[in-house]
Amino acid sequence: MAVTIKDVSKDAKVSIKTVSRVINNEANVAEETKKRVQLSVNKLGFRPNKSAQSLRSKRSFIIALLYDNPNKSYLADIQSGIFKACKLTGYNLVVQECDYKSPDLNNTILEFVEDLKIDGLILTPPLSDMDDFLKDLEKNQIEHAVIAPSTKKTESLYVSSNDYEAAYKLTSEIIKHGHKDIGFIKGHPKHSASNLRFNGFIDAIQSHGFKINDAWIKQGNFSFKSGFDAGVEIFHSDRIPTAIFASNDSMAAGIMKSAHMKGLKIPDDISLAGFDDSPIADEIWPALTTVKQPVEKMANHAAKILMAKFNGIEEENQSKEFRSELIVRESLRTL
Amino acid sequence: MAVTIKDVSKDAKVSIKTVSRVINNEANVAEETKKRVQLSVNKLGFRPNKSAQSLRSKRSFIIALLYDNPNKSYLADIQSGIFKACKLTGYNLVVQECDYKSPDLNNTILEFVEDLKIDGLILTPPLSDMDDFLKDLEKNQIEHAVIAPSTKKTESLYVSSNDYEAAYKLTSEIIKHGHKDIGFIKGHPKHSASNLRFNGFIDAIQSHGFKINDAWIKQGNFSFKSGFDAGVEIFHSDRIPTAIFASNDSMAAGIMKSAHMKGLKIPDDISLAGFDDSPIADEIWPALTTVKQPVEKMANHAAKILMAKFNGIEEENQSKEFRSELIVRESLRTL
DNA sequence: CACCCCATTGATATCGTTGTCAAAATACAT
DNA sequence: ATGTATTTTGACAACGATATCAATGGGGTG
Repeated sequence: MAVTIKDVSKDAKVSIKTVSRVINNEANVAEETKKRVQLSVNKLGFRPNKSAQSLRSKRSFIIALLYDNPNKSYLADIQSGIFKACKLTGYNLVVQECDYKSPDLNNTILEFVEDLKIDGLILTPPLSDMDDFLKDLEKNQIEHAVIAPSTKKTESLYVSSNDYEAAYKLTSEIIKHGHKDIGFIKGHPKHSASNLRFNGFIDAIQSHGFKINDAWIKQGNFSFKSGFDAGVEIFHSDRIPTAIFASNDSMAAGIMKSAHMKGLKIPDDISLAGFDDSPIADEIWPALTTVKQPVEKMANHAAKILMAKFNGIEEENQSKEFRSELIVRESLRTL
Repeated sequence: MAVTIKDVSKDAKVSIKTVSRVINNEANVAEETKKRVQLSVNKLGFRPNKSAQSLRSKRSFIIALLYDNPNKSYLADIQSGIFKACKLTGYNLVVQECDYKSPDLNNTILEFVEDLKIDGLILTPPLSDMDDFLKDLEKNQIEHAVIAPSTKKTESLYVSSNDYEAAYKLTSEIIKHGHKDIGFIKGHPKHSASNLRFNGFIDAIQSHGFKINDAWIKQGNFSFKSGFDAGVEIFHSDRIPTAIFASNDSMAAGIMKSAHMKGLKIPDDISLAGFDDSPIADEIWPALTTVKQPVEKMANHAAKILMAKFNGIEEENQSKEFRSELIVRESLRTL
């Protein structure tokens, strides 16, 4: 039989309530008593029964990660960042795949949270932007942190990256390499990042006094295939750009394939840039110029501020914008 | 306040124990009583309190996925397969990153399982092959299913794929394309798959009466860089093979890069094959000939048999070997 | 010295289930 | 009709923690 609080209380010659006080770090326990209890705890190897704690106190020391069909390496990075934060605080992590289009998403999640007494949620795009879902969480007082929402909500904790600026900077870098005719492939319309990246691109182009050629702006959805299709279309026209900026690396890889099939060499005939620095960016040849977001760090921070909030450590300005890093690789050449 | 078993018992005019019997599907409840209780359950929207159930019955309806630094897309696939199985049975999934080299891995996990009353574990390589860890699980009667162990253990539930045969087949396919001089890059020594794939290769080569050239066999570790380094070495020698079989796609991509840097064209100058059909296989150019394992299905099955075991549905031969599929793409040419 | 205050401590109720065991109801055999 | 076996049901304890609230004791104040 496992050691219970009762055993500890006997061993330390105090009441079970006092043991409870010590293990929960409550105030008003005499220093000496505390020490005696801790000694017994260690001696007996006592670990509180989580089910009992959860039953009585309605918290579980579990947080949940919600995601909907994300890029696989993105998911792995996010999860790893969160997990590491959990490890430090003794929390556990349960994962939940969602369908953001499902009509009973809200109920499913509310029941899930209630059933498991989940202490808090972490949301990834595109869930980060489902406002009525977020409102439901507020209404039910479910703690949550949001990763990369498109608008910075003051009610929720969030972490974001400077996608707009990064896209602006990357575009400027392309221009610095002598390019004027630049195409752009947009990301999935439901993902917040898509607009930010597009706007960064547009503004950079215009601030340099260049024109946007609509024939070179294509709608994608972050998938390889959508990039490939966009590339086929663009390369089919009589005038083609000298560089293309795709909203993520997979789509850039798609364009690369369509270029190869057209006999266009990269970067000799056309330069290319992606976004995310996903594994493929560096494993493809030529390696992609891209933007690296500190995804794992962002997720780690999200988990940290979420858990800090449970524990009452509520500082100002916990929500934070992380800075992305420009990575120039072979796929971009100087004209 | 939420609805409890007491409310249901009042509404249905039975004792709480009888309600408990109904929701747990126990025998010896009169059909009529059962119906009445179920009606009340639905009417009141009763969902049992999991903490209380867990406290009393020592099960949690939670299973855990253990992994150690896997390939990112592999993790995502595994997780997805398991999650879908959980969804069907109402189980929840918690994830746990491990360090297979850590000396207190065993204790950490045992405590984790005990604390959360985890009902069962699913292990991925390289944890699948840590025999003393598996023995510890047995000893503590912790239910578990193992994904892709190198030897089929009769004590544990497992799912595996036919890596040996698939590697044999892929090698034969390369040979069929007219290749005789074939290099091979081994995978991470701690992963069961590495040996299986290597042996499949060796046996196929020898059964065709060809010789192995040791200079073309390199040790890798499944990383892009290890593939790249191996490629550099191989292409540095005076005689180079006409085809190289890498134990996974990332390493194949690494070789591809080293080939490009040497000015070798793929597949014109050298053919290439990988393994896993990871996203990069189809997104790189030229697309990789590879072997696709039904990873998600395997994980799904592992979760299913694990949960079936809890519920006493213990059939024969639940453990299962899945068949991989050969995918021939552009990177392999006929000599 | 009497009084009050506040820090410390403990006895006991409580959370919402399942487990035990005996009682009640029913079926079956004689 | 009676006794026995079997099914069905319920009263209450138990799981192991936290919450409530009152009791205790030492220190300060007048």
